[in-house]
Amino acid sequence: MTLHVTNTLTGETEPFEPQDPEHVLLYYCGLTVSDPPHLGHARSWVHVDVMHRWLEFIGYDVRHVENFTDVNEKIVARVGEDDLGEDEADVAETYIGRTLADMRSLNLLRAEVYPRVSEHVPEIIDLVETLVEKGYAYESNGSVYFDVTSFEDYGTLSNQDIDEIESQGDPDERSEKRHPADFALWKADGVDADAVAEHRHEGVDHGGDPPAGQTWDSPWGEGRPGWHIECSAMSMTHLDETLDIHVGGRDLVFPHHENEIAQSEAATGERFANYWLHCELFQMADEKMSSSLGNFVTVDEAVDRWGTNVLRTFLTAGSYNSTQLYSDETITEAEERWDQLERAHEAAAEAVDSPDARTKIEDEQLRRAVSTARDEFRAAMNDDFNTREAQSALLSIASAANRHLEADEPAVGDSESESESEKADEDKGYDYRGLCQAVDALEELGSILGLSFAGDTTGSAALAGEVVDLVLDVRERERDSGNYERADDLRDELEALGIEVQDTDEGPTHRLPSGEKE
RNA sequence: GCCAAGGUGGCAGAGUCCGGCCGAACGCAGCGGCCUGCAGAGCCGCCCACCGCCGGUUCAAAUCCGGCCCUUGGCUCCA
Repeated sequence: MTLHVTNTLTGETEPFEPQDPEHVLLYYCGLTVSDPPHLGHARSWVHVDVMHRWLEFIGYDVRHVENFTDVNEKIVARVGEDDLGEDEADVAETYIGRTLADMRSLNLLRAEVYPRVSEHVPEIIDLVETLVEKGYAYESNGSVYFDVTSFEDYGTLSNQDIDEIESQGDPDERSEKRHPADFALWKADGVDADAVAEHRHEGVDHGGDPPAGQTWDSPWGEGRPGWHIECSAMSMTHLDETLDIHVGGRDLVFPHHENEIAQSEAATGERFANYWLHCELFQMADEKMSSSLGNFVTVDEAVDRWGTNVLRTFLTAGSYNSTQLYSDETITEAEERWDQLERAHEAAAEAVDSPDARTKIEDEQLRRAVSTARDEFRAAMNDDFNTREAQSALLSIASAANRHLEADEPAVGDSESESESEKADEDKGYDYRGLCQAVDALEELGSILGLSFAGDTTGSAALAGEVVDLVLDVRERERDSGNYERADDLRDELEALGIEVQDTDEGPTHRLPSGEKE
C-alpha cells in the first residue's frame, strides 16, 4: 500500500509519486508576519509537520521550504505599536521571532529554509520581467499586472470561470487593469495609506501618519512586490520550477494559489506543483475563528494552557482536509486521549523496567495487537494522512498493553482451573517482550504525530517529581496506619496542584501536569 | 449570484474513491461489573445509529446514479 493524497487540482485521491523517487519537494505557504500566530495556523503547521514526518518515515528525503511574508501593508500598519519596532522590517523581525518560537513549542520539524520576501526582491523582479517579456503581464502606471486572459488554464484549481471572478485587489488599481481579474505582480510606490489605516488596531496610538513601507527600485520605477508573486519566486529559488507538494490553507485556494499557478506556469512553461494539498479550517462552536472577530486563541496561549502533546493530539484528531470543530469539549476529549496514551506508555515502560519483568505469561495476543496496530497506523497514514485513524491505532496499542498488564494472572484463555490461577497469582510477572514492542511502537508511531512520551526529567520537573514522591511516602504511612482521612487530604491537595495520584498494586504513582510550563 | 466542502449515535469523528467483513472504528459522556479503605486509572460487559430526505441500480448501498432539503467555508487580507 503506497501513499495516496487528495489533490485539489483534480479533486481526486491519487497515488503519490514524486518526480525523483528519493526526494520530495514540499512548499508551504507561510505567514504574513503581522500578528501573533493563532491556533488555526497551528493546525495547518501540525498537519504539514505530520506529512513531513510521514514522508520521511516511508523513506523520502524531504526538502521543506516555508516562507515568511515580511512585506505587506498589514505589517506596516503595526509600526509604532507597543515595542514592535520602528519600521516594517523591525515589526516583521519581531513576529518572525515569535513565530519561530511558537513553532518550536509545537514540536515542529524545522523547514530547510524560511525565505523572506524582502530578501528575494531581485528574483521577484526577474520573474515579473520574464512574464512581461512573454506577454503574460503588462505595465500600467508604474505597476505590473498579470493578464489572466493570456493564461488559458486560469481558474482550474478553484474551478472558477474568469468572467465570474470579481475584481481582485483594491479599488484604486481597477482602473489600471485590463481585466477585473488581473492581479498585481508589482505595485508602484509605497503602500497604500488607506490600506494600512484599515489594518491598524483600533484605539492604539501609532504616532502620526502611517509610514510608507519599504520600496525597491525596479524597471518600472520604485515599488513593492505584488501579493502572490513571492511564493513563485521563492519556491523556484529554493526548490525547483516544479514542486512535488504545495500545501496551504483552504482559504488560499483562490486567489492566492490560483495566481501562483498562473504566474509560475506562464513564466516557466512547466507544471508548478504536481500535488496541491489543502488544510481545512477550524470551525468555532458558534462562529468561525478569524482575526477580524478577534476570537482566536494564540499559539503561545494554547501551548501554555494545554501543553504540546494535548494540543497536537487535538489538532490531529481529524483529517487535515476536513474542517474541525473547536470547542472546550473537543479539546478536552483530545486531552483524554493523550492521557490514555501517556498512562499506558508509562505503565508499560515501568513494567518492563520492574524486577517482575520476565517471560511468564502468554503475550502472543499483545504482540499480535501491536503488530496489527502498526499495520493499521501505516495504512491510515498512507490513506491521505488519516491522522484520526492513526490515533486509533495508537490507542489500540495502549489498551492492548493495559489488558496485558491487567492480566498479570494468566487469565488469557477461559479454561484455567481455580488452583492454577491461584498458583500463578503468587508467581505473577509480565512478559516483557510484547511490552517492549508496545512501548517502542507507541514511541515510534507517536513521534510521527509529533507526540513525545519523554517526560521532562530534567531540572525543576525532576525535582518536583522527587518532592511529590516524598509526599506520597508520607501519605503511604498514613494509609498504612489507617489514617485515610489525612491520606485523602494529601491526595486532594496534590490534585489541586494538578498532580494526579493513583494507588496501584505496586504502590502509588503520580503524574505531573502534562506540558504545562512552569 | 458563482465556486467548494459537508450532512453518520447524546457529543465528537472514521468509514464513502475500490458496494458485501458496517447490525458502522477510536474516543468522550451514560449504565452495570471487577479491582480499591475510598477515589482515580485500568480491565470486562452494556446502552445509543433505520448512516439528511425521496426515488433508482444491484443478489447486496452509509458507500453507485438522479432529484430535493439543509449547513459551513471561499469569491476582500486570511492557515
